[in-house]
Amino acid sequence: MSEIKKVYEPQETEDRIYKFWEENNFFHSSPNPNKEPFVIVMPPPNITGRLHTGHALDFTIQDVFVRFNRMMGKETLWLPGIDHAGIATQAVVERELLAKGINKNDLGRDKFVKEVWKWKEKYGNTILEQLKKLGVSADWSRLRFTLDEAYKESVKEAFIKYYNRGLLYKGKRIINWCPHCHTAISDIEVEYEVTKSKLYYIRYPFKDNPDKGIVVATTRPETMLGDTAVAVHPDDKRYKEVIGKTLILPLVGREIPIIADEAIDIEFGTGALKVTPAHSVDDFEIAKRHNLPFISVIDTQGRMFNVAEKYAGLTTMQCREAIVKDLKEKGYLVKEEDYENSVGHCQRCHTVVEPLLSEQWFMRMKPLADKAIKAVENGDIDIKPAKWKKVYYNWLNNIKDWCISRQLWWGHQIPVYYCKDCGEMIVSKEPVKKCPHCGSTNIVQDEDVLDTWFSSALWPFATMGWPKETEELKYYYPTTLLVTGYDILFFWVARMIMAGLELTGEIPFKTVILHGLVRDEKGRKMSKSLKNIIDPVDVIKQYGTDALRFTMAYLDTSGAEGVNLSNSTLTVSRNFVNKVWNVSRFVIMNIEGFNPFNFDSSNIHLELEDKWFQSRLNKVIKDETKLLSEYNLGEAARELYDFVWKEFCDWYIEFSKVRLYGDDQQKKQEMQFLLWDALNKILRMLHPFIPFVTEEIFSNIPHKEKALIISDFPKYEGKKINEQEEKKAEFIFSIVRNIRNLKTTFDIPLTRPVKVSFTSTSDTERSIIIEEKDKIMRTAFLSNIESTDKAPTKTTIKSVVSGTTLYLDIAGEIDVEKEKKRFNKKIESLRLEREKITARLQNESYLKKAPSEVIKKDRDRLKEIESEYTLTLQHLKDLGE
RNA sequence: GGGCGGAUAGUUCAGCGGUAGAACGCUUGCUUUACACGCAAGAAGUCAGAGGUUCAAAUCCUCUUUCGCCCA
Repeated sequence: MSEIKKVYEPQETEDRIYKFWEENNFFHSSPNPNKEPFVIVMPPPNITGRLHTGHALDFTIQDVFVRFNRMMGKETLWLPGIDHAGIATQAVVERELLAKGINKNDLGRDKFVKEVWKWKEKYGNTILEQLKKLGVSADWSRLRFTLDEAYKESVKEAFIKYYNRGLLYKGKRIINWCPHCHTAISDIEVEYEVTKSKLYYIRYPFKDNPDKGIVVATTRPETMLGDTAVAVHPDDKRYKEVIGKTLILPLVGREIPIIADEAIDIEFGTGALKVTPAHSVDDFEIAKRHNLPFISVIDTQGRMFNVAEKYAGLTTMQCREAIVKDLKEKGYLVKEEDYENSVGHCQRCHTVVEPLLSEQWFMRMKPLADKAIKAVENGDIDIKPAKWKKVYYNWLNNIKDWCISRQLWWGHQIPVYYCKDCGEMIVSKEPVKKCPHCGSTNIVQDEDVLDTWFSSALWPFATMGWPKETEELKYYYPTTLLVTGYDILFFWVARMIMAGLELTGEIPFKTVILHGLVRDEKGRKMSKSLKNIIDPVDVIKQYGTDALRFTMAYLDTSGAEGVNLSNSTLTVSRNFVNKVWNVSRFVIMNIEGFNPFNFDSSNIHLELEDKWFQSRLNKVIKDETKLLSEYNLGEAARELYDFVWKEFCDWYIEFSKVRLYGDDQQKKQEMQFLLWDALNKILRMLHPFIPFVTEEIFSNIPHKEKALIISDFPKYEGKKINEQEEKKAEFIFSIVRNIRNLKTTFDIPLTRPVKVSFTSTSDTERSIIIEEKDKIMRTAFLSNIESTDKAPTKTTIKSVVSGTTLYLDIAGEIDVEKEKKRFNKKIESLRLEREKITARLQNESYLKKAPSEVIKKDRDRLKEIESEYTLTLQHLKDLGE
């Protein structure tokens, strides 16, 4: 097997292994009533998407749990899919067509949509191919798309069900309008940013006394063209007398009333608010209460209309300048001052959002939200980390109706039809040809499409065929786990819960894991301007997929807001993968020709390190099973890393060399079996994290299963736990470490063989050392280690471990002062520790209240300290004080 | 303004009631026939500050300082 390379080369392995898994259908699942299902529906990436580090984190987490549960014998389905991503996709195709000189509007709706489908066929699978590079073991045969024919049916069904239950309505409301995307967007698609602006104080004169008036303060003077009132607080003493009076709107000349409303903030500006009902949510509410007229002055392009000619057609910003200039000239502008306020931007294109009065479809959220809150409160759904529950409650408790219609062509067209003759509105799953009211055939479908999130809210069940009662829906639904970023808790998670409860009557998933964002090594968000973006495709090329995955898992913590990815952390993982590769290479080389399946392992003679290792191994198996079952990914990865490197490689493998390279053939074979068995179990535990390298190694060691991916996760064997043997082994490790330390301290090269003799106050310690002589000699590089009754006086340096004193035989003279210093240092630290423990053990309430195992631990440690202390003190005296 | 979270070794972070941990970096020494993507030894911390609860506090509670994020 010498052809196995010294350094693991992922790029030669990964594609081949992935193909092997895929061709053998290992990812496939079908309903199996004899098994417990484990189900994840994949958060569908956008068809316009390219793999970024956020995906790498999200899909790594999912894949680890999927692989773990598959190996735990669950019927594991990971259902993959992609999202049509309305605005994003339409924008991409629009731009592409425009580059070719084609305008979307010239093309017309049908042809444009066909172009988008063409684009989708060409580029829509890019991200799916990238996911395969990540090792994603999803059931690709069940790939879904949010615009599949069946999915369209589900969306229509949902719309009609909601409508019939009174949860949908069409109405004229102030909505957030993106002048760039040219569509309405929902409240949560608006991102607020603190912006430096100006606060303008404008005097609105009284009709009956034009020299006097009321001063209003506004950041948006251009909207005054649509003002229909000025409002003050009824308790505001300054304005008590003028309520009910009429003002003349400057520059416009319109008569507007002064009204009183409780909603006015007395502290803001002058306490008098100009009311623009068609361009502000708050003003809209005030206007409704006071029956004010609604005058729209900004159109869907973000330009002024329905205003005096000199302003018509200007953008809002141009108009603002013009208005301010005119107000100044006419003496209405009292003052302007610098001001900071929050300005809403479109989440997708970052254009400033314009609040407009517009007729849209809305969904009533309150009744749905109440149920969704309960589902988490009563524990039906668990959200991890738990802190997100509070955020979830907070949002749902203050929820507002959801604007679901979008002025786009790409998406689910709203299943509502209008009779152009009698105005009848028909909500229907099937296309309507004839008006049921007047019989006219002059029927048009609602032109708008639904918010993409409306359709993705149905994802956990629509992908399984809902509303049809499919076998899949019955077996796999509700799903087990959902893994996604906290940034779409409101957009997606909460809405899935609401949709699931309302439409299927069941929770869509039992557990939600919300992970953070991937950040750079300093914890900063990755952004183009900081030039700190890491491309996972590059990472895979440079470090290998397993290294990327392990990094994501290793750095995942429940408390933090994300994962800090850097070359340094990736290198650590790459080195770990290589360590696994090399220790496996060692085992493979040393079990060549050995067949564990023909070997009778029932009467195997276990030595101390075997018992220690198996005890540790089984503890780790137990921990891993628990941690992964509880979705504690980071802790699971960290424990495996430490165990494999520090215990398996550094100690067990080193000790195994005594038997492997020894003359005793029986012992050698036993060691071969034990190593094969250990590696086998370790590979299984590692596989969910680093699937490629482990599968590759697995194929190179004797095995019965067809592949590691479908093998069983190791089973915990409680009878292998042995605390005493662990302690004994730890004692040997201490002896070895002590001798190595002595060598380093006295400038003796580690590998130079020296002779060690020892005395011990403990018979147990003495016999352990004698028994484990060969291993100590090999790992501490000794020519001999033997028990003695009398301490040698010359040419030796001493060290104390527990009740044992080691004498290292060196040729030259001993530096007595150096020795004294060393012993004094040791005595000092022992004394400090002894004082601490003694104080505790003298405290009565400690003895009364602390658990017995804690007290026992203290007593054991104290005994050890006493012994080391006495011996060290004696040695110090021997040096002549 | 409301809410959530962080402050632990030089750096990035684990730990979240029972003796302060890892990685990187640093110091010293190593071709020990698995691995220099390695091995061995080591230095390095009033666990932000102040109170409190407890036999026992990085860990729980309160306040302060400070840095993030979300919502309005």
